[in-house]
Amino acid sequence: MATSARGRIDKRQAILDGAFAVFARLGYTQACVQDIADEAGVAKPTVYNHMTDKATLFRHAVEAASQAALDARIGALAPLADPGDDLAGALEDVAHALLRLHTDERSCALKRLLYSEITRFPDILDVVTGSGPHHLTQALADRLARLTLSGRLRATDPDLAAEQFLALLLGPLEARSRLGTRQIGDTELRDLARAAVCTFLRAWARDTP
Amino acid sequence: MATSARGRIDKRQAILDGAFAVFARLGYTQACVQDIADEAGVAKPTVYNHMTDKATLFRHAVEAASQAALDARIGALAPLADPGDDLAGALEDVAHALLRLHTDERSCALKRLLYSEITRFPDILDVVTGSGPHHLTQALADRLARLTLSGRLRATDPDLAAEQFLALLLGPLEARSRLGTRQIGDTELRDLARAAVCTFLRAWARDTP
DNA sequence: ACGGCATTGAACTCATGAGTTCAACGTAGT
DNA sequence: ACTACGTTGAACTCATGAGTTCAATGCCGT
Repeated sequence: MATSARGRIDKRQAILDGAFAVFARLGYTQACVQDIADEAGVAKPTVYNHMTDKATLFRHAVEAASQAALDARIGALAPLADPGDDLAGALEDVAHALLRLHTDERSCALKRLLYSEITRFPDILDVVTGSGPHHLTQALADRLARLTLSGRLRATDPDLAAEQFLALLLGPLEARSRLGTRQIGDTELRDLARAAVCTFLRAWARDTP
Repeated sequence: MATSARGRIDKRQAILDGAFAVFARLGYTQACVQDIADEAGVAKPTVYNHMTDKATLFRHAVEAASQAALDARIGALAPLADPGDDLAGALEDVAHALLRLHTDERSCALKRLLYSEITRFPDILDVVTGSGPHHLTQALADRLARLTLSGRLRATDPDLAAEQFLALLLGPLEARSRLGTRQIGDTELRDLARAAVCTFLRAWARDTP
């Protein structure tokens, strides 16, 4: 029974993975369940054996993908816990990591899916638990608050600081990546990270007394 | 014949308007040509009399809508031509105007359409002539270059300044408007404009000698 | 009054895809 | 060996929507 249950679980996971891959490639309406079944290496009735609907299949696939993306992004903030004496360097590394995470294939596809199906699935943003920058902003604000307390940043609202840091960092991506269509080279990402951190620190570093 | 041609033109315009309205409401695949014909107050064969395809209908509708949006946004930069002695005030007014233009119903719907159909119509960004922030960035960079020459801003790359100004201003919109789903109150927009301009000037105002 | 042209509504063809059914199959537990 | 259950492929139903056809109806210039 262990292997049988394991077998079921594996199929379920394969279905979710295949579903996200196909949805990401074709969008919700264009993707047909048969494609998803093929991608998952499974028969169509098996898909309906695990998920009642194409709609719930979509929900679960998107939920899993965005949870993974959010975890990775929050994980990338780790270096800010103990930035050493090179604050600018630590910020740049984090910024660069965030840029890479925001420009990879899956993230871009996920963003496209969210934008295009947000009207058909108005609740999908809740399912994603505010995985749009929201929870990331909170996590970053926590880190920046520590930096404020230790006198490295100006003593004003860390929530605003986090929001503006992410805006400076991610805002330019939309135009540069052509809405996520074009991949951006790593050196260009480095430059973007440097420019964002430079401007951020110019505005938010502790005033020299 | 003048009125007859006028009549045709009116129908064509009505079709384009109706098409954008329905596409904005339902998305490309969900929108059916009969809906568009009804919205435009026209029969279905009339639609095909003006546009060969549902696809070209979509292209033309989106092109018209985004050209209008771009014109309005560039027009909103006008106060920067002669900002008087209150630079922060002028920037704030422009920022507020841009925020209103970026959060209205049509703009949000347009952005959703671009994101969702960019894979089906990869050329649509060219049709839109880079109407994603790109041309707006250029126009703003021109204004900021003038301000740099007159000594109001730091003497560094005005293109970067424009990109970061727009990032600071528009970046927070994504999370706050829930991908364009929720309307943002005018006082919140004022606050966003003020915060963006404040941080921008802190980083980009001419260094006090 | 007449002829040309766009428009109209209704009915039609055709393709696509969601979701179901079912008989045959494989495999694990007893 | 026997049973129970998930899986499989194929065939099926049913709804939807793109694009077309056509006869009938205006409307405009001459």
